Amino acid sequence: MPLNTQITEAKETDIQSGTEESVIVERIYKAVMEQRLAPRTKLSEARLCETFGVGRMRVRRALLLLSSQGIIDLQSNRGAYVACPDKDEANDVFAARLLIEPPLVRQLAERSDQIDLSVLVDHLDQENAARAKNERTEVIRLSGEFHTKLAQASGNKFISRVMRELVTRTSLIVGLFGSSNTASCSDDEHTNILDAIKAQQPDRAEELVTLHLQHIQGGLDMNARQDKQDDLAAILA
Amino acid sequence: MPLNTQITEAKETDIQSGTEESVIVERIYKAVMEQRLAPRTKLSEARLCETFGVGRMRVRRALLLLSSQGIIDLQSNRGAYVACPDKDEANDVFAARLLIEPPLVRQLAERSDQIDLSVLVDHLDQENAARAKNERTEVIRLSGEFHTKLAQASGNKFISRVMRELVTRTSLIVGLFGSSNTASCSDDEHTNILDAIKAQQPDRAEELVTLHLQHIQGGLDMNARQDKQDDLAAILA
DNA sequence: TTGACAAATATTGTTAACAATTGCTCCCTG
DNA sequence: CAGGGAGCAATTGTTAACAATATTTGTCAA
Repeated sequence: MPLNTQITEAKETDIQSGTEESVIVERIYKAVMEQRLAPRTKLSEARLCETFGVGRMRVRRALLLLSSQGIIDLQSNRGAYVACPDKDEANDVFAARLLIEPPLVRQLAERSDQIDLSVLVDHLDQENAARAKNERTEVIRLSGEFHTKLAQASGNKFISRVMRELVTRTSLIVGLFGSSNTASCSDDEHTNILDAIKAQQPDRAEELVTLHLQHIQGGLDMNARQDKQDDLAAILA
Repeated sequence: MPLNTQITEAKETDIQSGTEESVIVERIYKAVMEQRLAPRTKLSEARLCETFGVGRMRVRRALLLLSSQGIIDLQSNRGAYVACPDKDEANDVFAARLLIEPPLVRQLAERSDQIDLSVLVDHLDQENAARAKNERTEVIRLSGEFHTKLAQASGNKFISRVMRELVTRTSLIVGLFGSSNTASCSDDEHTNILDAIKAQQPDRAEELVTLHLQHIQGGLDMNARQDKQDDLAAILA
């Protein structure tokens, strides 16, 4: 179990971070972003308690926060499970991204002279490096975080938060419906988008983002794996 | 204290709703939307416990959820206070709305023949009725909820949630920075927007929404009341 | 009267024990 | 051998007591 491994690592490396429950949230968030925590994975309180070395209260608060962000699913008396978006939710997420990101990137391109894009440049370097070293989980996470940082570049904290949530859910969706190579698409597209922004080409930037998102969505097989319960029910019918 | 009154009513009218802590969240959310809970109002645990007749755990969970939605501010060891957005947050909220709502309404107008708009029609009736009866708090809340229902009409649950949060914060912002009559702007604009959607005029609908939002934002006086602490400090300086 | 300091009070944070629910194992029966 | 239930183990939900931190009140001295 890769997730187990990672979470255990988390415990060992982050002890000094102390008592903030946001540490727990961040760890689980990161594990989901890197697709090491698979949908439907159960997150039991006791397990998380010993993993992070905190009391049950902290864990429960963290779980409540994660559930409010749609990262996990909190079932009454049954526990917490990594969220498993269905077809409809997946469509909602992509529709939302197609609604928000193109205008967002357009804005960035329009006023790219007044914006500090160095974060994005550095990010693409990281992304390339990770790709070169073939670090799969890093590539997956960075590939998603590019979009988060795009939003951060706008300076709008609200948009940043929304994008972060959208990207996280996209990660879950790609993990569920992604067919083989779609997990981490080429970063040429990211590079091109940033170039268009830098060159102050709003139309082109907007277009590229739209295509990029449609590309990701197109690479999914919505009928691939429904959630396992439904599959089972269908098989037995 | 109007808020006290209302919350006490809540206790008496909603007892049967039972143990869900979402009831608490909904009540406080509604009170904020109707501007009966002013920013910086303290929400003490004990008070909420007896108001809603639930244990401390429920209250604390509700407060955590409200804080994750930006409705309240959770200060360590000091308690929960109704959020008090500053100038920057206000600008972020309006920028986000100007980014999201115009394309959203454009989409609605483009495919308004495939969408059930009856909810919006009914809503405008309610809004008019409340206005006619001069029910201030109702008008304020409905005026905001029109935008939430606009998002709901798109059928996208994610967008709906985001819009709901944006509208709530807008309510706080208008309460803080609104100069006199801006609290609830004329619903002619709402009517016109819905008409443009019904008539399948994407350009016009998008334009009207943009103007509507700018109208609201323009009615604010960003230097009006900073939060009281700063004001006090500034006066004495 | 004002300011600082200290005790008292009130409020929030945490822990641990307890209750309730779920899921599982095992045995029994058909 | 399949199906069904009783009991058991494991997990989550709740409560109440306790600890830690803020805030207020009261007192004293300048």
